[in-house]
Amino acid sequence: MAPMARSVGERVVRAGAEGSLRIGELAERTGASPRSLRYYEQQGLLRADRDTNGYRRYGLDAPATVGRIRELLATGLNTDAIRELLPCAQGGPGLVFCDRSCSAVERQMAQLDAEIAELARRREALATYAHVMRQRRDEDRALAAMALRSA
Amino acid sequence: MAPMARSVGERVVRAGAEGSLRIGELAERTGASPRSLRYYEQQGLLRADRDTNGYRRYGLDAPATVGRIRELLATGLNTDAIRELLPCAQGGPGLVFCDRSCSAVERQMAQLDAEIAELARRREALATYAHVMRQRRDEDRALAAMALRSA
DNA sequence: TTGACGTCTGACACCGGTGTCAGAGTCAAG
DNA sequence: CTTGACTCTGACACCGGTGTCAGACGTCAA
Repeated sequence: MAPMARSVGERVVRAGAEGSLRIGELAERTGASPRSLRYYEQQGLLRADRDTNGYRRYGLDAPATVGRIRELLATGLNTDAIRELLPCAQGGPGLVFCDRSCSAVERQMAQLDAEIAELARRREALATYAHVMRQRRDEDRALAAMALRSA
Repeated sequence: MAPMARSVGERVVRAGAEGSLRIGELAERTGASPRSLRYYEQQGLLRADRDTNGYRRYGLDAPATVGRIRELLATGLNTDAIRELLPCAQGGPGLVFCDRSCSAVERQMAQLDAEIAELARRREALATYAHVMRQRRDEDRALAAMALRSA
């Protein structure tokens, strides 16, 4: 096997430890692919201990954490933002973190508002185009009908 | 110079022909970079003849065409969609094209509506998170204040 | 022992318009 | 002839979560 990178703070546990999950089991419970779980770990969103054989070993709280990660991803937050606010969303280490997390969420909401406004602007611009083009189409239809009648 | 790919239907004109533009001039007039103009051509949105030396030579209608391309890009349409509806937007070859173009624009508007709805959904999901997290933050603040008073 | 399956790491692809670079050709001005 | 400004083509990078593959190792049952 290729040498395995080790993260700071992870523990190496007995293989087959009770009350813990391997990556396939966690994937099955959460609906996330193993690929995604490894990615979340790489991004610092999800902690995993290691078996003596190098396999990832997840605690029983992992499914809930993965659920939160995926909820937040589904809101359009990227992994940087999620890393910032996950400690508070988990019931984290108190005031400072929650303060920063609230700010992060509010920034993201403001950005979503801006994106919605931008899409609305695009929609209106497109509606103007549609109007012109429908007119042209209908003129062409009228011309075709006239040509048909005179023939 | 590297060998130059030739598109179908382009003409090779005298270098320095009057009433035409080289890529730098067109870029300056339209605000598009030369890189973008070459890309539009590659995507089949913009026609360019060639000088005997291989330089692109644009007709005097090119600035208007580039303007339309950039307007449509700014609405979020991709080059595939623009290729489909540009003939009609230019005052093109009649009924069939305009019919297809109208359909393309309406599809894009429907897709924009769907995207707006999706962003709104994300915003609401995020607002729920924000509510929970603000509560947690305020609880922490209250706890901190109590601890301060009792100390 | 062998085969099937799970897991490991690392790497590439995707989307799509644009920036940027490399290496080379063109051409007018000095 | 030299210099500098343009132009040519082709290629890589960007973003960011996910799919997928390759090559190797672990584990367990037949």
